[in-house]
Order: sequence, then C-alpha cells, then structure tokens
Amino acid sequence: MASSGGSLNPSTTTSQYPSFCFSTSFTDLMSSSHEDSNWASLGGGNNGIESPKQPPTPFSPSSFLSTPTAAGFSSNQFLDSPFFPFNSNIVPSPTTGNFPEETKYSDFSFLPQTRPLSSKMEEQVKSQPQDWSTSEIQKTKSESTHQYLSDQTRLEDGYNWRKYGQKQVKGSENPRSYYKCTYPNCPTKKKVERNLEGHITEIVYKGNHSHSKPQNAKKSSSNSYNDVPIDNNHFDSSASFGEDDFEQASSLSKSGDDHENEPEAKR
DNA sequence: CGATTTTGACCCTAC
DNA sequence: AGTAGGGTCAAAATC
Repeated sequence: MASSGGSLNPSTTTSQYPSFCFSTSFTDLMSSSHEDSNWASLGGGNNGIESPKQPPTPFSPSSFLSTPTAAGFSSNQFLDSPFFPFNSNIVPSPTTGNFPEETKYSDFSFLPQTRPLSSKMEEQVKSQPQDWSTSEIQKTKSESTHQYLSDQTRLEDGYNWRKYGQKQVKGSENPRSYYKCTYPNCPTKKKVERNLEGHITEIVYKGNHSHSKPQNAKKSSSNSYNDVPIDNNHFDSSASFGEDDFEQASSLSKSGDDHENEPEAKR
C-alpha cells in the first residue's frame, strides 16, 4: 500500500480519462513531459473546471464578492478573471503582475497583504517547481483579513472535501493541509495553506471534478452561488470531456498564454 | 455507526 | 549516493 506512494495510483486509475489541463501552461505541459503527466493524468483526467456545472467554484465567488475591497485589489481584476481561472487571460496578480508563475498557470491567486507577495511567490517558484505549476489548475490565495471569512466559503466551494494530510512546509511557517474530493473516483485535490492565525493564505486545486457539484454538499449547503448560472459552456461539458473541449480549452489557455504569459512565462 | 480529522510514518522526487 | 522536502497513506481519535 504505502509502497505505491500514492501519486501513482491515481494516475493509473484516471489514466483512462483524456488528459486535459486548464493551466495556461499547456505549452509547458506539452514540453514538460512526464512530470506533469503525473498530475495531468491524475487531475487532468477530469481536468475541466472545478465545477463543470458550477462556475463559481473553488475560489468561492461569494468570498470575493463578500470582500470587494477586502483585498485591496481592484475588483476590476476580478471582473477580468475572477471566476474563470481557466481563463487564460487571467490578469496577473495586481501586485505581482509580473510573476510568470502566476499568470502562466492561469491560476489566480490572492495573497494576504500581511506577507510580501513577491516573497511568497518566490517561495512557490522555488519550492514548487514544475510539477505543481503545470498541474495546478487553480491557485487561489486569499487576501486581506477578510479572508478569514472567506475561508469557510472558499473551502466550501460546493464540493465535499476530506482532509487527508497536513504538513508544515519549509518555505513558510504556514501549515499546509491536503484535501481530497470525497466523491467516488474524483481525483480532485486541493492544498490549503493557512497562516499562523488560521487564515487561508493559499489554495491550490489539482485536477478537476469528474462530477458535477453535489446538490447538497455538506459543507456548502449555504452556498448561494451553488446555482449561479454562470456561463461555463466550454467547460460545462466537462462531464463528457472530449477532444473538442480539450482543444478548445487548450487553445484557449494557449492563446492566452501566448498572449500575455508567454514572454514572461518563458523565463 | 459512519464519515471526517488528526497525526506520524513512509514514499517519491529533486537537488 | 545521500539528504531534504513535499505529498500521501493509514491507524487512531473525534465528530
């Protein structure tokens, strides 16, 4: 059991799914080879969006909405790429617009102002090389003190998560928790990092749900966005991801990548 | 009673 | 080849 390590198992189970990754770093994926494939197959299998049907997803919009100015980062940024992490055009972090990693993966993140974004990012870049960057579908970092309130909502993204581990990462003093989607066969996982105060400083999603959001998620029963009819069309079909979707998504992310992230991401 | 969380150990990968 | 660090497993505890 333990011998398998874990990361390999899922890959074999999900390998049957079409590898699909929303990360704008698709190009990277292509060139990155097996490293990502590990996760790509794992999460990529269902890699669609966090919520095939529910756009709001992981970075609970409500949390953002609830914290309009909270982060101090312009809602504009959100308007551009708020609920669509897979949107290649995701705006670079307000403060860190020049972070390749950030934009590159189309994951948008929020960092608490309490800690220097740059340093944080650096840490990520350093401690989390390619396998994560390429595989991570969405990266969310909460920002400002309001994140505390958002914590719940963010975790309650409409899916049921089960914590399967916790670690104290070297780069930061923040403990990192590992969650798995409780839905059978759903390879989706997420890492949640909290600061000393218990506030979420970062959330990283891996893989995509191979199922639609549970109607009555235990934890997210109160999520109003649960039924937010956001246009998620391209990904909506995630339930039956085919090449079309794949290409669409890939091209999407690709174009976006090429457009804004390429130059910077290159380095 | 079942599901989830906690926690230490183990495994894998990168350096 | 060894070490460090991250990620996952799994038994026990808790809810």
